[in-house]
Amino acid sequence: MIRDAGISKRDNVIKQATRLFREKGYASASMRDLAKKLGIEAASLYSHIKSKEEILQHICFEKADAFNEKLNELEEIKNNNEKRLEQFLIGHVEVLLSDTDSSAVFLNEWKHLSEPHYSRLNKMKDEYESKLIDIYREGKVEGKFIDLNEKLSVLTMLSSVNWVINWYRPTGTLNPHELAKALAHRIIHGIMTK
Amino acid sequence: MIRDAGISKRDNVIKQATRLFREKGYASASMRDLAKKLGIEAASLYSHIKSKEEILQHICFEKADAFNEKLNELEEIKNNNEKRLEQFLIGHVEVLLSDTDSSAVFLNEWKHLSEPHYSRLNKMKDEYESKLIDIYREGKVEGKFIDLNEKLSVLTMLSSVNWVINWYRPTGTLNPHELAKALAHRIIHGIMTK
DNA sequence: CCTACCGATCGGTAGG
DNA sequence: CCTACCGATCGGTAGG
Repeated sequence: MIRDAGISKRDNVIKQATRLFREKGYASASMRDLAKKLGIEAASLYSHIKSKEEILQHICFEKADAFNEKLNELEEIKNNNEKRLEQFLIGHVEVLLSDTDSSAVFLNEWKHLSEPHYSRLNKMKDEYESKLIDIYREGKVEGKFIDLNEKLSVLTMLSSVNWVINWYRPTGTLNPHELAKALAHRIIHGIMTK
Repeated sequence: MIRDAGISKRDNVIKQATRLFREKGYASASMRDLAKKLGIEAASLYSHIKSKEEILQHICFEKADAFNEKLNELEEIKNNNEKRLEQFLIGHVEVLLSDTDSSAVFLNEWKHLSEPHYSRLNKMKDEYESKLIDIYREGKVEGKFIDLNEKLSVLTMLSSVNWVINWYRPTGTLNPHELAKALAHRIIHGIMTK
């Protein structure tokens, strides 16, 4: 049985499910696959969890909560929306990198949630993105950012940073915070030397 | 029966399948769903196509070919890698926008291909990205681009532009070429006014 | 956590 | 393009 020390059986089921959902996709991952990973029979899973979708719900809402918490930790910076944007992006990347498996499932599999969970998460995502859109809009008013549709700009930025989960390895030379800073700088200032 | 004028029955099956795969994901989309969309019985699909995966293969390789063709149309520009990068990104976005349904399936569902198709497409993707990586590397040598890992830079750029398929609507004010230009400019020069 | 099993649904075939 | 159907697999339950 694959089992990490210090976490409950239920937590371990969820952890292995997260890896499996990431690898095969939620719809293609079967409860029998998951059971095999854990060295038990499929039926035995149901003493730890209520359903396959309950696992997906747990992963998605835990991650959504983590993004919101990071948001609340941001210091209020007045009249410097470049700095505010940078701080936001850095926090976002830090949450992404804290667990790339759950981040990947959150980003790619959440559409498989049933109602009312789907709509609830959709609303949470909208509210999160709105915070970033506000920053961009205020930065434009401030004369800092170029004139682009705020929503499209912000979502393009997010899709750019979200991609980091596909190549980040904890063994690399940059730690998550340094990497987050480098990514945010590149989005804001582009890639030209001058 | 939903049927566009001027295309064969097989083409129509593939077209509706593309929309369905995009909406529900390849694994979650059933052949019975597809048949219902077309107003026929599931068994009747098999007089037009050999298997569900054959449809996915068709979508993915047709799209991969389109990206490669656009690549071959690029004019050779010497000693101006900023321009070369811009041209590459513009062409890429134009192919994406030529059919956002097939682009979405290509980008998100290709991992469901079986061997040897999976490996073949993977190789095509690698070769395509290598062309872009070369441009970035040469731009660095030229002193134009800032010093970043070429592969990571390029893949972050692509994930940023790939996201355009999620919000582009043909009814908008910008045509595909204009939109592609605006996106490429933003990636290269960032969002700051000065 | 197991054995035994359920109804539903899957991709696909035979034969017309 | 249909009816009729197949074996495989799915998520999940009963009862211990």
